[in-house]
Amino acid sequence: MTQSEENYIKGIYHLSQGGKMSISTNALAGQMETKPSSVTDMIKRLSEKGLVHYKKYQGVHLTEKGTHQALTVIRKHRLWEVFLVEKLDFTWDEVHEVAEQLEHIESEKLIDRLDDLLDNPDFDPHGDPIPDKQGRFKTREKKLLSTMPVSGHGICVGVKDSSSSFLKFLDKHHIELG
Amino acid sequence: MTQSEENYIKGIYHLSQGGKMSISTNALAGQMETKPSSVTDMIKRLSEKGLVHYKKYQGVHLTEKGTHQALTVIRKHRLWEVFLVEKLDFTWDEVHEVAEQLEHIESEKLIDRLDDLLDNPDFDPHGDPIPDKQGRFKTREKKLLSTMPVSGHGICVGVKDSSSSFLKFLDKHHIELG
DNA sequence: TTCAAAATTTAGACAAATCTAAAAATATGT
DNA sequence: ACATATTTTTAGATTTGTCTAAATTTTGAA
Repeated sequence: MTQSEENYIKGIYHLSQGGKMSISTNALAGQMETKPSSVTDMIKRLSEKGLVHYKKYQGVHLTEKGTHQALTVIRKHRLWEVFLVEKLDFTWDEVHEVAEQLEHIESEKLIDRLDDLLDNPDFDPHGDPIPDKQGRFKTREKKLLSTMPVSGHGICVGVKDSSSSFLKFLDKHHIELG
Repeated sequence: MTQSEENYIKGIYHLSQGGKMSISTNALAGQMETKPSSVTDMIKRLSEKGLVHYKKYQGVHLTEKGTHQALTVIRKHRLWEVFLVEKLDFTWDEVHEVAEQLEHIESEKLIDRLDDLLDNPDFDPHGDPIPDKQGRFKTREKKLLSTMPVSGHGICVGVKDSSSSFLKFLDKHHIELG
């Protein structure tokens, strides 16, 4: 898989998390910050490689193989994020961009060893679950802060928006994981 | 710089270490494991970017800017090699391939922090010097083992051939750095 | 010194990933 | 139901990096 293909697979996976069966060309173009025509081209390539199911005008969804690939890339991305925060003292708003690059490094041994070095973490610095080698990951009961009752109690376990600006906003108000 | 451009710059730098002023198209094609015509194309691009001096049929050599870029990539490559050996328990014959990928990650902060994490090493797992941020590096007096007198004394400080097969051969005969 | 061999460059083609503009298919509102 | 708006696809172009084959330049040997 090329880096671009990996990025598309990941994009489709993320859009599918909303429970969507089929992802539209336009939605994917939005996610990938590219043009719908480019998406159509790429989808055809992915379809030929058996990573997605695609019928013209009907949208796209990942095959089992594609889902597995997506989870592998996400595993790598999130492990690198943990590494950057735990070992190199990056802050949680700095890690995404670098992890976007590191996630494409090809070496199973590298990732397995990194996983061990970090003591096999279950969640990344934004509270998102890290899939294991088989693609399994822990889920947690989560409620949006906006749906919590006034004077209610809870523990911050993740952020929905992991943009640098929002994370800095949280820092300013001393909100952090845990 | 693209990854391919970085690889060419690095290739030119390595060939220049033999004391060569001007690197021939064929020599570079050999180093890069590509065709001379591809080299000519790439050299033109690098020349337009001010990374190399080039006159048709006259060979190529790095500009000051090009040399600096080469040293940056080499610094990254060798720091990652140290990381792989020291933190992830890779053996010295396993690191090259992965470091070839990691050297292209773009993040100055990442490299500086990695340098600190590794206690600012001066040499990589093959005994090659690691340039600092300014491109400076330590040199050491070295003699080829083949030029040493029988019963002479010395300390192994590096290998000339860092192919996996040769490094494994050294392991078998219990020859290692230091 | 001359001419063939070797090295280098050019020309033209291709694949990946993208774009714009135009065409085709689908969806929607009254 | 049907005309229009939206979505999606196609066609053709561009960039990067590569290739083969042909042309050109340099080198070196008789």
